Amino acid sequence: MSNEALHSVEETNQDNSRKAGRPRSESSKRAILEATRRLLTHTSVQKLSIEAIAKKASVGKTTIYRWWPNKTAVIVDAVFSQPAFHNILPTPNSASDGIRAQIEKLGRQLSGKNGRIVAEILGESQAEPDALRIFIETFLQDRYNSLSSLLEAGKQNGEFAVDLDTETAIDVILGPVFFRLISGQEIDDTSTHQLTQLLLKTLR
Amino acid sequence: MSNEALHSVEETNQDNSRKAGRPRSESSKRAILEATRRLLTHTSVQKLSIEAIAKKASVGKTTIYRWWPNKTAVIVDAVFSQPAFHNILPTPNSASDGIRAQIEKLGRQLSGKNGRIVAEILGESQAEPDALRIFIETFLQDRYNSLSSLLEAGKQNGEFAVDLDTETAIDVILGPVFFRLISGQEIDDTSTHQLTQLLLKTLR
Amino acid sequence: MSNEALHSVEETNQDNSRKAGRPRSESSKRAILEATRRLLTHTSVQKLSIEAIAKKASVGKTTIYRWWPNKTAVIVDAVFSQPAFHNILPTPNSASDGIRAQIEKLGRQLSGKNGRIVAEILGESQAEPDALRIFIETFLQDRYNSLSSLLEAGKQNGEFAVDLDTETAIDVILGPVFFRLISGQEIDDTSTHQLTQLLLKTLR
Amino acid sequence: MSNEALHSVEETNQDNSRKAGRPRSESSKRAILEATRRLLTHTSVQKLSIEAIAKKASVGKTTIYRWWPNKTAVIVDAVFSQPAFHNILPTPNSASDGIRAQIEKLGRQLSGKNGRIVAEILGESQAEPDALRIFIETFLQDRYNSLSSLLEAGKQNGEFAVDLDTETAIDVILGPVFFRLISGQEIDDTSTHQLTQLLLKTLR
DNA sequence: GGGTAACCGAGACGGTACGTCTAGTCTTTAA
DNA sequence: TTAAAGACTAGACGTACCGTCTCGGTTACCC
Repeated sequence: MSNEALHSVEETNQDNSRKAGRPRSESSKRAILEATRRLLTHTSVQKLSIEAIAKKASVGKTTIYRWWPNKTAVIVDAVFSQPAFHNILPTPNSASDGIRAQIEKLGRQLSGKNGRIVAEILGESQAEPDALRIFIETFLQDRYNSLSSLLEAGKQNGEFAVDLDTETAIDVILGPVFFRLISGQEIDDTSTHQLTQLLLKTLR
Repeated sequence: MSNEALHSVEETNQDNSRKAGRPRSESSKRAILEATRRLLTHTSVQKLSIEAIAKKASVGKTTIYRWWPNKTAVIVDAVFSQPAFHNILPTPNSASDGIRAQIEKLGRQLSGKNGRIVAEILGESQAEPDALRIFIETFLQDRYNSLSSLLEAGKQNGEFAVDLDTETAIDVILGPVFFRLISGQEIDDTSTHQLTQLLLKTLR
Repeated sequence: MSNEALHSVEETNQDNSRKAGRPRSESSKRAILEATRRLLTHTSVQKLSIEAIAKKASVGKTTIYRWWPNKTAVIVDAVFSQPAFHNILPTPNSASDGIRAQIEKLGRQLSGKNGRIVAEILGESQAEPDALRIFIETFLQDRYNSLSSLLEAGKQNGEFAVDLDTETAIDVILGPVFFRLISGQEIDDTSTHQLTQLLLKTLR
Repeated sequence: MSNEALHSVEETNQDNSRKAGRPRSESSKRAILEATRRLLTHTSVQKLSIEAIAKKASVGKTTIYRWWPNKTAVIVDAVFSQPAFHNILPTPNSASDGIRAQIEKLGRQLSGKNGRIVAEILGESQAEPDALRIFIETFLQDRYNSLSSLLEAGKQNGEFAVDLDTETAIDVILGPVFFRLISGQEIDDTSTHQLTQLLLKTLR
């Protein structure tokens, strides 16, 4: 899934009809996202200002407002378009293995500096439904869908209990990781490992 | 535990020596907390401003800053001092029962309007370590400690596996509820019930 | 004198050699001037924007900038090309009559809505020498020259004092009218009449 | 007349009851007016921005907006509070002398750099009735009243015609000077002298 | 009648300034 | 000493225009 595509206005170049007017500057777009990423290494999501991004990217504020509805959208775009956040995993040997891999990958993505940024994005989104929607579509949906498939497969091949409620199971898998994230607890290999241990026992 | 006491500077009037000068106005304090609660019914935590509180409470901004370090502290104080957020539960028949009660109570507290406010406070806290600390001390610690006791008791009396890691178990219990909260999913009796069903099976 | 000709770039069709390329669109030109006039009935000169004109006239901004150097030039063009601002007067019986007619005509032109617009143009011109030059060439020069001729004629035929300084006299004739205009005093028949009364006595 | 007093909010310290709250900072006020004067030596009235004043004066924009309704008000305050613009003249020997002195003083005040600034203020005021009112009250009214008194005195002692219309006469006296100002003509001793010559003849 | 040149509309671009808002601090009088 | 009132510096917000630019397309001429 291409994260970048989701919420910045995207011309579906299916139709070869070019619109009138000067076309969008790709270099400006890149400069904005790059500036955002750089600023995020020194500043929190909430303290990051559109003005600072515009200045750093040598871009007019209007150019940012033209293509993104709000600050959070820019940041989500900038952060989740990075390869580190792509959700690509090898085909697993079993449903359990798949889920284990999924949790471990998520744990690694949400550890350290990057985790802090995601937490701040998620925090910022709590007061802005639009931002939350963007966050979900861009980041969460993918993990959710993967887990859903794995759980269904596991139920079918006997790895997991047949009467397992998929939605609840996903909450139980993703919940603890995000809970550690937002409650300021460390997310490391140890905690992730212990979590998978306990969870896989549960699902059976 | 008296939430209100934790972080607003509180004179322990144990010593009957009255300090010189005008004493702290209890009516101002009440007015501030009440104004905050009222404003929160119409405004999100992030959009609520100290200025608005001061105006509504007919109080100088300085008075607020004198007694609370920041906006989040005021809000935490105002919200969690309400009886609905107190964590008082009857002594349970068993560890499992206690955990079930704990989850169900939390689910009720985090549903609806109140849940939204807690989510916004938690969101706001992601960028401010001080605020997060206050939130944890005032709201989370209590639940954490209760669960910890229950789990230990359960492990001792054979209800739960002896090798159960308490910290991980707490993450698995609280995580899903908070995950539903911050990801915008409904928290209702059904979801809470299904969660307890799955969890209690796990812990054994 | 055709006002419109003065400052919008005008090909002196002396040479009948037509240049290559698409010729200037007369319909766009008309649309721009008409839109400007219409907008001026609702908006002040200073608040009128090139963008608004372009939008109203369904014209690209570039087209305006191609043919006029700045906003004031467009407005001067739009306003003073109207017949009401042409300076055509019947041949007078005497120099005094000519001057009286000139003042009265000017008074009528600078009264009411039109007067307000001229005042705003003149105001806008105070900070832009180019705009002032255009205003003078398009509107003022004509009146100045007419008065100059009349005064010289009057001095020759004995109506006015021979030692009358023409430049000063013109200042004394035009000054009061413009002073009333820019100081927000009404310009009506009464005030104009009283002015001519006083002035014609002066010049003798 | 103290120009400065007219339109910046002024506490009439008649009543010795001081209001609660931090009082207006006189040093900020001085810094704002001084910064405005300095900036005006390099920039035109129209290009001068509130932001530039605030920056130069090390003052919050809000402080400016709190005490002056708009840019023009600040500038009028800054410019006309200077001693050079005070309208203090020695008691004249005659009405004619008084008028001559008045015109010559005005001529000197409106010549050179200062004249340019006044012209720009007057220009700016053409689109803003409030600004025009302030300009009149602060600068024009005084001259108007002086001339009015002188003319009435002159009519009574026989220097001027009894049937002279005072309002019209003032227009004829002030008009030419302002006309030269706004039409970009030099105002110097020669032109002022020739004007008085002609005018004083008229009024008789 | 194809090439070329200047025009056209549309609209994105980097910028500047606006006037408003809030933060957190400071300074006064009143209690 | 604390309270209320409210002014202070600072700086971000989102909007409006500026004057320039870059497109695809149009409309004349000239060879």
